[in-house]
Amino acid sequence: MTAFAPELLAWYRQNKRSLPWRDHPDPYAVWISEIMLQQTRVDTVIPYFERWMAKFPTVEVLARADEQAVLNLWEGLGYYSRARNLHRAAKLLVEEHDAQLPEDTKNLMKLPGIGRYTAAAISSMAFGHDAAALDGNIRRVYARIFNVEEALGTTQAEKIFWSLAEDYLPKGDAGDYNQALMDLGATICMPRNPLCESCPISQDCEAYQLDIQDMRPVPKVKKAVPHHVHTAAVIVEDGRVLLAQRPSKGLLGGMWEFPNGRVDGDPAEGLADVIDKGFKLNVEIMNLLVEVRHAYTHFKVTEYVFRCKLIRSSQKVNLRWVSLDELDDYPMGKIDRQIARKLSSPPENEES
DNA sequence: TACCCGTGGAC
DNA sequence: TGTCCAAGGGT
Repeated sequence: MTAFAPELLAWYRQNKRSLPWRDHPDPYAVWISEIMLQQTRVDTVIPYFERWMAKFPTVEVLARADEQAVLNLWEGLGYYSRARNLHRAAKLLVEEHDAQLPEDTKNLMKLPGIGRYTAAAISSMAFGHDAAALDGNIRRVYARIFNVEEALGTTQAEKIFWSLAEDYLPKGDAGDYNQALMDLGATICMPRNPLCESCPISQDCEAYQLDIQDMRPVPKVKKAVPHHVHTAAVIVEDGRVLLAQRPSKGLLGGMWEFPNGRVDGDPAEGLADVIDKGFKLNVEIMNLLVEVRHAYTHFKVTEYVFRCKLIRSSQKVNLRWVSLDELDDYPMGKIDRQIARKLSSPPENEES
């Protein structure tokens, strides 16, 4: 049935990447790595994984940790709901499951942050169960092997991919098989310029036989990325700076930032709009900067503009004066951390 | 279902 | 500099 599974598994056992969470029997480590790896590259994850396991080595330690400490360790990885969900799930496990991860996909998926892919990955890799996993790599590999013409993301394509994953899963080798497909996708069957000459299963690959690898998978149509300008206030007084905590859900949930508001028109003209979100500002005295937010993803500071002073704030926003040498204790997104670092370190001569 | 959610590397 | 996109999940 599985024409290519033996070749794939043989290739994997010879060529598998050496990764910190591999060849460890600890389901907790597998869980942490899988969450970190969601939409995130291996090279980016490795240092975070090492720091995490040193600081939160077990489910119990994680459950007892402070959420701000968890977010602090996650800072820079992105998709911060993953960290909040890990923390919540750890508490749930301690309270209701004797701090043990479930072995089956159904119960794994009851935990926050674990969906169909992650449940299958944990069940197969950590517990050796026959669970079919499907991620971006595996979709691409199957799309090429079987010349799937449906566009990624469509309901029909999802049906096809999950059926392929289920049908071709070799019983007893699910963990290695899933990882083999992912390693193949990451090192051989890459999105662009795949190394088909080095592929152990190119003879089974329809797209390769047709020489249309570049056309598979068929990409999904993407929406244009929204673009907003925010004006943020950097208010320093007596060696302290004013920070605001973001709401616990949504973009950068629970993290800290410099008070800011969206500016619709000219950033300079629109400074008063910082008053949005409950901030009252006197535009005469304070340090302001303009920040460009590309969608919810890429952030960039464009210029420092004004000086003004905080007059009052609403009760709805959690504000705190923080001394400059304590800024590292407050989890922030990329852009606010850049600003914070400039505050706590003396300015260099014309940095590039 | 479509949209929201970060960041950095490759090209 | 712009574009793509990477071991997805939640809503």
